[in-house]
Amino acid sequence: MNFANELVLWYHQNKRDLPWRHTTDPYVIWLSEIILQQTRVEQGMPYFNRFLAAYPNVTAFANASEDDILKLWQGLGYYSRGRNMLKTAQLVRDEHKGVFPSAYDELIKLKGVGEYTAAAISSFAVNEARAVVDGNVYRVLARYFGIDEPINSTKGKKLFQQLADAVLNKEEPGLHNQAMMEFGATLCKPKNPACGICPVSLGCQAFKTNATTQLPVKLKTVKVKERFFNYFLVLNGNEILMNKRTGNDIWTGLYDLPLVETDTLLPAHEIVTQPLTLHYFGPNPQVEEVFGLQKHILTHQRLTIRFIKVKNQPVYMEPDWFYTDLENLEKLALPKIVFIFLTNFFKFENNSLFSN
DNA sequence: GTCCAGGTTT
DNA sequence: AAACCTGGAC
Repeated sequence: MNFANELVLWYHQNKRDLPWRHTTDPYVIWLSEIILQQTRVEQGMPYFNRFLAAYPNVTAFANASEDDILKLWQGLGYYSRGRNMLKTAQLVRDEHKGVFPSAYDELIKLKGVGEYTAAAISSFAVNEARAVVDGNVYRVLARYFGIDEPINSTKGKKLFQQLADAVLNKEEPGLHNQAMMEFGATLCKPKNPACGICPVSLGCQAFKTNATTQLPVKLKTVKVKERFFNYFLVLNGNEILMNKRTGNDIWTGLYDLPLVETDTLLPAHEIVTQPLTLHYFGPNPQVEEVFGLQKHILTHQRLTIRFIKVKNQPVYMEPDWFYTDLENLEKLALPKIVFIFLTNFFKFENNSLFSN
């Protein structure tokens, strides 16, 4: 019995019962796979259920607005996934008569569907013989075959894809792919792998040479840029001044507050004298309250954020600024940190709209 | 607090 | 090759 078939046997005994494992509908599989990209099952599950309930088929999804999609996506991160899903759903509605593709060569053309996702959907939906290579598969293969080529190098990616193709069970590719990933996710884990109960430990190079903690090898990179965000909280009656984020920056398509960004950490009283602040609020911004500094970490950026409540209304409005009442604010997709701040602020103000 | 995990796009 | 987000482990 080879390595891959052992894992399929293991999978039959040990698989988790997950909702997207009960379907061969490529739309439902696509929904689950995009949500699960870069996301843990426990975090993605409630989003999957909400999306499926709201949009039971791809045409329903395609008929939603970007604001609707991003609002449901709020808190899940990597918001381009949601924006790309809408484009893909619209394309399926308009160019594929609402029939979601299930062939790898069609799937790979869709926005937000890369090699992994195309292989996953095509193998799960119609048993097309395509090997998935996700983070779990990299780890399982690197350990079992004792490969120390970095998994995030161009060479390493090719090597691992070839190896995954070579060990693929072409009779049952869907089952094989599920088994490889489930095994990596629950037994051959990044930390504290359960080698003691592993069905293939005797053939595992990393186990034999005590190298499980060293594999897989990943080139580390990531220089982190520091940014300093000063958000202005401006209320007018029962309305709040918001900004819609556009362009190529973080959180595109989401909503935040009027912003003055600086290159260095400045004390709040100096923010108020920044040229941009004066441009927005006139010569005498009336600061009512300064909220404490908060850190927010993204992949390549470390944000230091403070919120400043001002009494006067702006004398200049950016084109993407608008006032909205609290009822409508609830419908807007906000970055996590802005959502938490506003929720707490209005809860403190005893506004029932934000009291959950 | 710090570190790490996880696919696609440009 | 670099950018994109959040949450869990320690």
